[in-house]
Amino acid sequence: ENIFDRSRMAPKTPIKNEPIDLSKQKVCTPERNPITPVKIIDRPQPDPWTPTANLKILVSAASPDMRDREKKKELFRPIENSEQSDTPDSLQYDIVDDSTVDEFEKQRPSRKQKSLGLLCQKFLARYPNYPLSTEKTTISLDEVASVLGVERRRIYDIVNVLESLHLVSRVAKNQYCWHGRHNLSQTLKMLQEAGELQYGELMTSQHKEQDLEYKFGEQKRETIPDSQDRPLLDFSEPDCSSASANSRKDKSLRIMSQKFVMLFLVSKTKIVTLDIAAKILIEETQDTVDHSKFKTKVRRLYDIANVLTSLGLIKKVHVTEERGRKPAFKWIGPVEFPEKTDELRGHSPTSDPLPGTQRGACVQYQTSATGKQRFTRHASFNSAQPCEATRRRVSSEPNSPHQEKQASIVNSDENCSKMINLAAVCRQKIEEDTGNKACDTETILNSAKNSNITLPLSLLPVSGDSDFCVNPLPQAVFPVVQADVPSFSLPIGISSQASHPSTPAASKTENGKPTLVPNQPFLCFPSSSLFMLCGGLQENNSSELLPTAGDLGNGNAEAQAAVPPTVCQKRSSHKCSSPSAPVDDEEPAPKKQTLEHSFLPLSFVVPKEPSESSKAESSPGSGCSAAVHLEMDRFDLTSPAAPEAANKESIKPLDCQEQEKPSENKDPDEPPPGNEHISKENANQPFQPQYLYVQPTAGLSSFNFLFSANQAPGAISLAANQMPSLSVPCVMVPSAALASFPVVCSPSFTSPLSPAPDGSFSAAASTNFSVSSLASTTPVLISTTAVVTPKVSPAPPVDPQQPPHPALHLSPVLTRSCSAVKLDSPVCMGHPVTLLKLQQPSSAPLTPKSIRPAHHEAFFKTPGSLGDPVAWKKNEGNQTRNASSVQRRLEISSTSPD
DNA sequence: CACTCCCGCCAATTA
DNA sequence: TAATTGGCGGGAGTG
Repeated sequence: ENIFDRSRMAPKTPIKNEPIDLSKQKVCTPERNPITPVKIIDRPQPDPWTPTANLKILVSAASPDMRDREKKKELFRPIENSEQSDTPDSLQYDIVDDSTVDEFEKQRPSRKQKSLGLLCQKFLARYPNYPLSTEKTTISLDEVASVLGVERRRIYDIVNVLESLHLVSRVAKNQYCWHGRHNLSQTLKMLQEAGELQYGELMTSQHKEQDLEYKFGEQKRETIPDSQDRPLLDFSEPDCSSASANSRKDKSLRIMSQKFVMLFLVSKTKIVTLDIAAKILIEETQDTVDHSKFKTKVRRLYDIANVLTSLGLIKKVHVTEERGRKPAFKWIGPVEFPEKTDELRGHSPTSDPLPGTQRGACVQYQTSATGKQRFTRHASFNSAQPCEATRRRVSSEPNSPHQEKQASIVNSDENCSKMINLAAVCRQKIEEDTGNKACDTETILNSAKNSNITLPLSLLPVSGDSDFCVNPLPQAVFPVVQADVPSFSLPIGISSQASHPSTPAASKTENGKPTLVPNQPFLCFPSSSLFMLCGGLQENNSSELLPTAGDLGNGNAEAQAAVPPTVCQKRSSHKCSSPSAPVDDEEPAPKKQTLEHSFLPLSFVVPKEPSESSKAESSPGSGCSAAVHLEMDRFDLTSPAAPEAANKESIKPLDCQEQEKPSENKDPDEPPPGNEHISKENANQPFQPQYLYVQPTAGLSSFNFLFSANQAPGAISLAANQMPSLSVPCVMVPSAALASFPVVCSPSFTSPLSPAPDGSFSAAASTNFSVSSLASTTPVLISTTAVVTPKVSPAPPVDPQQPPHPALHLSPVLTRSCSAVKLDSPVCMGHPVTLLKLQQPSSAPLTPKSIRPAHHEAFFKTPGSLGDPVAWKKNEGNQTRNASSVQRRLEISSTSPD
């Protein structure tokens, strides 16, 4: 990532390798020449010999293979050169690290060194992410190929994918124009819209969604068959629109790339397994899909995925399903697209700092619907046929040998059929498994379930989270665990913290889960608004708190597992089943506590009313957390660019908080940044939950945030201090209300959540809350809208890390959080707060600060996001979504309680 | 052995 | 017709 940044930042372009340059120059210069210049020439010249080159040569001599092709040699050289000379950068660096390659080995470039992903990074390093509008950067394929030392064919692979995202455009033969990421958000937005149309519809209505999912699931399962049906669609090839043709182009890597991206954008979980993607993308649809075809598709997807990974839009993860692990990719790019991506850089106020963005996010959904065609040529997606098409594909694939895929899908199906069932299943699993994985997976599932509805795509289980974490990237850090537990939204962050096993996990875990909770964590909100607490990290810290809570919290790491499990297990079923978490409601206290413990993470408190405020969303308290996340997301969106976020994340894997911080937002309040780390570090320590407290006044009219930094406390202090343990990282208070509200955070709450919380947490918290402000419901948590589902999404961790993009939609976040919350405590259920609303509505002005929140959100989101996302999408699909989802949740919540 | 995915043949397109 | 694009899938590298 660093590298990327660098490259971006840096000089615009090229430059790069000296040696290369030389050679290039020739080529390069041609900028205009449309024609290709000469590959030949280039090749021949291998001039730039570097020391390494010599080695290589020797090596090559040694190996016949090498010898054979001069080309290769040449290629290599360049590469090497580039590596060495150039930027050794990170890219290589990274690579190197990974492989550890090294020097020696250079000789024979390992396969990794020749990977498309690496190649793509090198390619991207040559151009500025955000080139000045004025200058047009032309790309000569030949030049690039020679510089990078690869065959042109490979460059096509990269360029085609980049072209699908409009990062480049073809101007002439051998000539491409580099646009950079300026339009990336727009492109993604369009894709999202298109994706919703095609795939999304499914989601649109819940029912539909379910159905769709259902279908998907079936399809997947079946695999097979025929495909029969298929009526659907074809959208697959939009372009084709013309369809006609189709010829080759239809199958084009470009289209596949766009569709692949769409799947991510539509997916609630933001995770797409290769097999599912392959099935869906098999345009043909026809069933046929032979196995071979499937394999081919997968190969292509790997190619695309490598490029997207280099762009920082997705990352490799593994989804654990019943069957086992499946390779999958998680979207880490921006989820929402404000109008412009640029935001990152600077939005002008106009854009609305936060609100706007956030809002934008929210809005997006709506918008999405509208747009479509943007894609232009390549993009042409068929809008039509969305659902069906998807299904077909799925079905079509049928053959699918890979049942696994199906399996995952299956889950989804189930979900579709009934989330509840799924939930139940999950729970069961969870319980059974209790084990970590299980938990994770389940969680994921749950989330998925929840989300399921939304998209089939989302199918992927979260479980992978851990895997996610795995990612080399920073993300890995936290997320991992947490992710799993989406439910815990908070946890996520926490979990990450937790992850530190070292931490007192024990303490957290079991101990006193409750303890902490009780004490601290509270938030009082005045009316309306919601608060979010994120705590993540701290859990560890919380340990203190924890004792009660601590257990949980700390445990996080383990916790995460634990948590989920706990939560999941216990509640999971409950939760899972309905997003609403009614279950929780049922047993409020105890369960909650328990759950909470498990959770750990964050809790949100929402005022009772909030929902109202929130409006539709509000409904379910569950949403609270989710809501928060959402907000966060929004913020994220606003400010950060995905990439950035990513970076940040990477950098700090920390928790959400950290992430948040990075984000701009952090309002002043955020002081904590450091804290965050600390918190983590401290895990044990009491903590500091990072909080941000945003004063209402501050501008965020709508929100108040507390961030981990303990500091927040001030405001919050009440609780916070007490809460010490709380991990709550953040509290967000949306709505205007906030202003009015005092927020109280209890640090603990996270912890509380998790563990035992209930009592402690929930109880305490809830109580507090309830008492304090919320009385109404108890519920501590509020979820915003969607939250509903949220429940669980495990993903969280990831998100956090990646805050940037992760952003899922609010929904996801919310959901998660919500879910988490809900899960945790019944309390949550209580009100659904809608974060979103808060923000939006009240918000008057969001300030930049809000942005931060976003980060926070991200955190939260992550966890929850998975599940939610779907919901969101759905929602999005229709504006209704808000309402609907919200409503649902509300209903659920209400019901559930019932 | 499964997962990745490099490599490059060769067909479709384009100039 | 030659060159450019790019689908495709064998099979090798990696773990």
